[in-house]
Amino acid sequence: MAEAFCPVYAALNLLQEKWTLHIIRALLEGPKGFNELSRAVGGVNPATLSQRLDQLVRLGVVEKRVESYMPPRTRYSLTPAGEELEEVVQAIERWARRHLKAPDPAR
Amino acid sequence: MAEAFCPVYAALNLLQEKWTLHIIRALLEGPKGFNELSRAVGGVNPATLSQRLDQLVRLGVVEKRVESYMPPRTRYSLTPAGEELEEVVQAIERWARRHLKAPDPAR
DNA sequence: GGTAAGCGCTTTGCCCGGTAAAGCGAAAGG
DNA sequence: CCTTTCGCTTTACCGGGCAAAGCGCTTACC
Repeated sequence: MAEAFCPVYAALNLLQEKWTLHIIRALLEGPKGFNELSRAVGGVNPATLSQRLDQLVRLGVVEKRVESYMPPRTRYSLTPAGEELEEVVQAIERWARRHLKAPDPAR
Repeated sequence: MAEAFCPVYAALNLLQEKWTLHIIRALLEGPKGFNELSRAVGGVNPATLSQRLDQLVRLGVVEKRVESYMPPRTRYSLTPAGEELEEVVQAIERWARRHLKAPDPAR
């Protein structure tokens, strides 16, 4: 018998996936296209981005809308559930501004 | 010329490192020894755990106290800065309980 | 006295997930 | 024309997280 499913554990696992938090933060600014999102996140590679987006769509956090195939135009936006992650991102932002300084370049 | 250091970007990078959030959550329950922490986190391998802890100590989020060498006894605890991450973890917990259900086992 | 278990890790391979780079088919702008 | 942009996919690579074993030592049990 499997051990009980813990939503918190699952959430931590989701949010610790590389780039997930960055993607959500970027989408909190508003819907974006694929490359636009990629630029907003900064440094993510398209394969990973597309994989993460699929995952987030499956989980109901992100919504993908294809507006036209040719020329390609796609919009990624947060679902209501995704929007609610703003609290999390804001908590991180507050903490970061209080506690993270530029790292000593001399190492 | 380097682009400006963004504390929020840095925080997201820190918190998306595998196991970091789990470690912090476990330490919010109180100080723990290495193996105790490992068990609380669940599934992390000791090499990774030790590396993450080093990192968190360097960043001033976690404090390591060696109480005795033999028998070995070490305590890891959150610094005040680390404690303040409770807001983040709580935001995640709230979100998780609202939005994450057990995944459909039939796929 | 033997021996098993616990402590806090480190070391040793291995393997998979994230990586850079290239590309594609169509449209739009210089 | 030629480049750029769009939204990706494909390919091949490399490093980080992985399981497993081990170490030096103490404590607990039989």
